[in-house]
Amino acid sequence: GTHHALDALSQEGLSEEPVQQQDQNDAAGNNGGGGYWEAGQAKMKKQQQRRRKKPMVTSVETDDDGNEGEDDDGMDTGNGGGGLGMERQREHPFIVTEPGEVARGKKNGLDYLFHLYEQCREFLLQVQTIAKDRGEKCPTKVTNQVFRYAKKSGASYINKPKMRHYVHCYALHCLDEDASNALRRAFKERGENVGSWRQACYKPLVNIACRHGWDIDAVFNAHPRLSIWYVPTKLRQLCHLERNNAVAAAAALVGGISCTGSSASGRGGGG
Amino acid sequence: GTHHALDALSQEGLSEEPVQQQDQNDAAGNNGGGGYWEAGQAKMKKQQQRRRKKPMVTSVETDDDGNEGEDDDGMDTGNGGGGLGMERQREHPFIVTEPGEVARGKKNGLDYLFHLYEQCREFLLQVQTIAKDRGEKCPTKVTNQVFRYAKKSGASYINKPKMRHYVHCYALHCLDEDASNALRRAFKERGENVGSWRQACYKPLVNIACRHGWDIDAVFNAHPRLSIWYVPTKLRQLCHLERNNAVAAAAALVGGISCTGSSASGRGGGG
DNA sequence: AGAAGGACCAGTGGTCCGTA
DNA sequence: AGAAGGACCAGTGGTCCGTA
Repeated sequence: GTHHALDALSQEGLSEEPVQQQDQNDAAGNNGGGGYWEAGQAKMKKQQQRRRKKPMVTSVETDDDGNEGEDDDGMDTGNGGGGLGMERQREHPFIVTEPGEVARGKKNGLDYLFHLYEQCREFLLQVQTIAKDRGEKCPTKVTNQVFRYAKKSGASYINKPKMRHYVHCYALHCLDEDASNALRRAFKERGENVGSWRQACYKPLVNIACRHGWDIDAVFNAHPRLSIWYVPTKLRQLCHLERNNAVAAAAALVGGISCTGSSASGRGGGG
Repeated sequence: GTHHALDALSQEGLSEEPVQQQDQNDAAGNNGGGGYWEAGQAKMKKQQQRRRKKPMVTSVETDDDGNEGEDDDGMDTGNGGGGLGMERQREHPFIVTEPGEVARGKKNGLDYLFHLYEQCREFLLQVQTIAKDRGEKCPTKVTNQVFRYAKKSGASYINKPKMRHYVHCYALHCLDEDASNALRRAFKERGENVGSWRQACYKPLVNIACRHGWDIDAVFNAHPRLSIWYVPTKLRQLCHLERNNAVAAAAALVGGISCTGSSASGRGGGG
């Protein structure tokens, strides 16, 4: 297509270039610029740089340097093409990949998805350090402030809707990596899309919650890398529904509560 | 004054009446209706009931029962006079009282102030119970939701600006009751007003923070009744400033850091 | 002047839906 | 159709300032 030329140039083009934009040491983790993915596999060193996109100033705003909006043209030096008439850029969509597998074509894999969560954590840690140093209140979760900081730090490929969308998938990865890996392999083999893999991540999490007295907040909070993420509404609701089911089933059977299905015995000493 | 007649009627009048509005057992703590103050001292059993005040409907709203606004007249049965033309009611202002002392006249004492914080805690506990039961996210702090719940439960004398205003006073009361009591006695004796007593509560808290490595959040969180309150901005700022002073002084003296003034030694082993 | 609190405001958590 | 994310929205934390 004609109007995707710049897209191809800035993304596919970049994806084949050797790393040359960023200091390797710095990139690895500190500023979250995606160093991990540039360092490793060939196909991976790509698209999280450049995604400039004009700020779309809605009213008179002042940026951190005290400049007013409506400039930015001419600022886009170097690769990827200047801002004028540049197409809206997006991240490549995710596909279901096995652990360690590199997504081919204009796709991103699930290792990369999970890596974004680690990057967010690093951004949070930085925000916390700054807040403590200034004596300001210190976020314990990945908040809007952290997303803003990530963007400001150049990680424009990180955004709130995306991260919130896949939180529970990352949760499963944290809490039961084997189960997570098995699920990925199964869904890849079946040729399922990302959406159905994502849906399938809920159930094993509900089972984990069951084993912890249905307290999904406690499950999240007990894990150091997961505790910084808000429990997704839908996961919370599923746990609640399943608890009610289990309680009802237990009452009906005058038996225990299982953590593998939605009824039968196991917990509560089988009165 | 003529237009304070209803005020006097509903407040002073009520303050002398025997309890007759509320179930005693229920009032004591469960619904937060001020049972403690009605049960105890004579002058205390007063003004936290009635403060009806028409809702001042700003647009078409629907309440919990599905009714639209602009009724409420005729609902005000019993004491205090009907809603029509009723003056805006406020709580009596606080005065500095000693521990155990009852405020006289149209005043409230500091024991009553601190009791309001305990009531808020009870309302929070109820909100938490409801949230857990419903599988909704569960507040850990006294949030807007809790204030709304308190109001809905009839505790119209509890409001956010007031509670936030005196949080640090309550904090001192929790963390060092002896120091808090001494301060109250001193300020009462000197005839200071509530504002200056309130100001004076900051300093001992800053010293406590100092003894805990200037982490005022940790100090709040370590105390079960205090942990549910947000650290007030000004207290946080004072701790930060004083830490900076202490660090600067320590650097200058190549000595330790004190917790009793704003310089000199004590912490850090006096190199 | 001193104080209580309605009401406002900037920035939040949450996610929909116009976009690609 | 499947998916990424700008942008909106209801309700938050915070507290000012018109009120008594």
